[in-house]
Amino acid sequence: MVEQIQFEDSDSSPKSASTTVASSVYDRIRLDILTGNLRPGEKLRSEFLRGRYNAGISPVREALNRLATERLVCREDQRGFHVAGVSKAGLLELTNTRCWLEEIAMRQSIEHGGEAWEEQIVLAYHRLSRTPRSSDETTYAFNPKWEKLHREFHNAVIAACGSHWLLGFCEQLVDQADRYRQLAAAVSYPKRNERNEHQALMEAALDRDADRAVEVQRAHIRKTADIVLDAKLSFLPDEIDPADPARC
Amino acid sequence: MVEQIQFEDSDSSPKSASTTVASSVYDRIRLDILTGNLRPGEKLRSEFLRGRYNAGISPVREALNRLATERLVCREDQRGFHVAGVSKAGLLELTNTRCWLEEIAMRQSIEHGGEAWEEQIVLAYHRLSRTPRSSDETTYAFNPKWEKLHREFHNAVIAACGSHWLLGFCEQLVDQADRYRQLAAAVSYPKRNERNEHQALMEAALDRDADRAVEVQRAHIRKTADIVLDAKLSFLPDEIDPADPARC
DNA sequence: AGTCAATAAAATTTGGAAATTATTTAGTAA
DNA sequence: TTACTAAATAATTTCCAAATTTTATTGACT
Repeated sequence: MVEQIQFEDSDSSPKSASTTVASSVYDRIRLDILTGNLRPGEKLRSEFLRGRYNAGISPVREALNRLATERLVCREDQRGFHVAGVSKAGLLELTNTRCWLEEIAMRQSIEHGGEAWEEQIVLAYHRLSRTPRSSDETTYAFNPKWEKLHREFHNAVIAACGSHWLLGFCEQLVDQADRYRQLAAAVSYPKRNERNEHQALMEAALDRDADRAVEVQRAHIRKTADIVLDAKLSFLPDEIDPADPARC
Repeated sequence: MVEQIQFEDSDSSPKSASTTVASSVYDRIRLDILTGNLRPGEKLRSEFLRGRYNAGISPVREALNRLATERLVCREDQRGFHVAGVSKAGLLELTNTRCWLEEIAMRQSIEHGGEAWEEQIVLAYHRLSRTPRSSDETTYAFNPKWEKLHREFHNAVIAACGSHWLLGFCEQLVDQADRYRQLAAAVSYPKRNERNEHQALMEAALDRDADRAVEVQRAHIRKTADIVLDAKLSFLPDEIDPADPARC
């Protein structure tokens, strides 16, 4: 009897497991956009992406279609795809929307969360607090592990809000905000003490003090936006030209 | 000199104009899901869709990928696509989320809307009020014109909220809610007087009475949900099985 | 120079065949 | 019967070349 091994990954990193090429390419383009590796407004030609991610045109296009629906990418029929543009006005609109939605999510979550919810917050905070913000000791370098745990922490806090829709929307907005954050981080490594902010958020949530939690959350979101604006990024326009194909 | 006609549509209806096949298929699948023509939970095989919409596999898959991101369709890697399932629990979650988001949008819109905003509401209401709810006189039949104007009216009211994000989320939720509404309408033609509700909403908005507008809006949304639940649809389960591929 | 039309080049989009994966069916042994 | 394996079938996914469309270039004319 011959044992057949269904799947063997020759790589050490489990980068794509057993999913499709389209999903793998989706993940990688998304990451490249979030880290600023693919810059805002950049044209995304099929051939370029095909080479860069070593895949056929079909999965690349499927990935782009998904990203366009999430507004990380702009699509114009017969004119292809662009990385979504950024602007100061866009950042402010995004920030306001985040404050509105996260406030609802926070209040609902604090109202309905149970013991399991509390424990997940504590756990997520613990993991996050033991992970360095940057991969590098001296200068800033994107740390995927911190990014993942950071998301998981914030998600844990609002997880009990009772709406998959709301959680999905918040996640989509976090994607967008993360992009701005990375653009600024690449220029000026923020010396901000994020751990204290996260601790304050956790404590307010566990105390079931909705007003305080909302206030901490709001300040957290706004500070992120302020850091980006203070970085005075040369490539961040006040607004995006209405005719720009990178405008969604 | 020979004049070349760039594009001539042999049809009388401008169904797809000069956009791509993928976008056309997207529109048509979306409409079929919203009207219940493609039923909740139904498997969406490429070959079936290819024949039904008379297109190649590539554009069909692109359309499905877009719809999956909007959660009108569920995708599972290597296992294809399903029309998203429906349930009573799902409807309640959807309804709550709509109430939360539309409340914010309404308050912001009433606070920031100008004259142009007011005029668009009046115009949209006028158009809507002169259009019949059903294509047919006696029984219910989907009326695309009414549906379009209905959306435009509700959208006009919250259009000045100042956030494209929020408007997009509300639209996505309206898509979902419309689907439930059509499922119920096919069974029991609601005798509801929607025109009065819309008039009350318009007046509250023009009076800049945010609290009243929010209350009218909330009642409008909840009534839609109640009608669906009261229809006692045989195919509407309490919840969707966690293992169901139609669960997103 | 500037505008316009014709042409050439480049890019997007699409259809279908080939490769991969999942599912069903049939067969075998406990 | 039930559990398990293997083969057959069906479906999804992917690659790629052909068709379409957009964009850039060239040249004629005012």
